[in-house]
Amino acid sequence: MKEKLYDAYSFIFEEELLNEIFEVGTNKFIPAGETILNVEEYVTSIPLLLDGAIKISRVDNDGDELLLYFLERGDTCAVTLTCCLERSKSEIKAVTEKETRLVMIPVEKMEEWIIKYKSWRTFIFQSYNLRLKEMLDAIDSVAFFRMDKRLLQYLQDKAKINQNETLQVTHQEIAYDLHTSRVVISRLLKTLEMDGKISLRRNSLVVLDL
Amino acid sequence: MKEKLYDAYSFIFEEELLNEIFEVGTNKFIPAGETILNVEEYVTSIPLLLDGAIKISRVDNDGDELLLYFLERGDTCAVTLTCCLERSKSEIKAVTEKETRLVMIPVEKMEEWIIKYKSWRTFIFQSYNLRLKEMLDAIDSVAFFRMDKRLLQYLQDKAKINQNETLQVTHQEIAYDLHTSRVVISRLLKTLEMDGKISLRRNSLVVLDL
DNA sequence: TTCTATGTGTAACATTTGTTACCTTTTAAA
DNA sequence: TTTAAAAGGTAACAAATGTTACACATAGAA
Repeated sequence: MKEKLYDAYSFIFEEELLNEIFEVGTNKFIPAGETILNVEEYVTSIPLLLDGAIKISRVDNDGDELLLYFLERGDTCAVTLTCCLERSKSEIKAVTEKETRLVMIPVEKMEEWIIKYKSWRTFIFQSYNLRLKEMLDAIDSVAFFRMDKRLLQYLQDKAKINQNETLQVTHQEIAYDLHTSRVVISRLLKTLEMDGKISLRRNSLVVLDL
Repeated sequence: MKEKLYDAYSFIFEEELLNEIFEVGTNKFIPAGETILNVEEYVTSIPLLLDGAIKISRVDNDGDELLLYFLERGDTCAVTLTCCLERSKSEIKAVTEKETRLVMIPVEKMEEWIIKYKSWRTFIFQSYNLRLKEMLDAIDSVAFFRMDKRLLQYLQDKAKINQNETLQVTHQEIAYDLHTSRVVISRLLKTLEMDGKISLRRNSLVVLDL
């Protein structure tokens, strides 16, 4: 774990802080496709991603879903920070997009390190800032773009995150992420294929226009 | 100004911090309806609202707008914090909803106070958390609700912010805030009136269902 | 008063998205 | 091998939203 931690964070944190993280952090390894946090659950520690990717989705009271953004190596989740600090229930869902390695930091350390380490302070603020920007992007997507554009953007993002132009995904799964119906996705995927932007398989598709 | 500052912040900040704010802060008074920050502009100080209300909207490259949330007494703007800290251009627009009194804090003080005052730390984190929540609400609104529901919610929010069930607003202005067309708003307002939820005038309307 | 800009009402139609239904194909379990 | 479940294709239609066009009302300027 120490090696992975250094890989992902030695450019950001000083030696002393890295050691503290190594001491108090709990190492976790999670296979792909697992729900690591669901709505209405409580969180008491902050994840630092060492490797992999996590999909963060908004879930409303009726169970309606919408993909917000992905977390990657070197990221932490600002919405989780919110939940930790306010001891409130989660309003989002986190699912591993790939197999993921992370370190969980107890929330008490968060405040302590804010005072102690400038680099931690910077990291936390940058995280908030980055998440706010991702939220704005999510808002742009639903508010300003139509489904065909959102879909292509989604496929391109997903290919990038997975570092693979072939996506193992069903039409229904895409529909959940974009908050629409399977039929709509099938229809639009077909036109994307006819435009030469993607190539369709069963249970997977290839993004040609990256 | 000192009185207003104490009114709005003495429950949150300690005496010493209040004095510092009073020393380094610039007092500003802005009439209603003024654009105090536009997209592509730079920000170098953080606003603390003493009184009034500010409307924060997302604006994309094509000039499309969408209302995100309102700031009120005791609030600060997390997106502005982002811009300050990263020295990046604003991606939002801020317009005074009412006449507004605020104190501008130079961004350097922000980091200084984070270490010095626990209450400031708490305030900044609460601001980020509150803004993230408001963003989620904005996403819910556009992603999960249809225009009729969004419209009614908008009118109710606006009445609450203005502490007045009579809103001085044109259909076109509402259309900009909700990112739709004037015709759509006129149509939906008419059905809201027929349902007894509002009453329509020229240049204004009354929200009956608060 | 007349003129003009702005605000509002509404019809008619286009487009986008959502829904239902039913079919075929593929995969994997029995 | 048979069968059931899951995935995907597509037609037909419904609903929501967007667009264009035009009529009329009102307020304020000339």
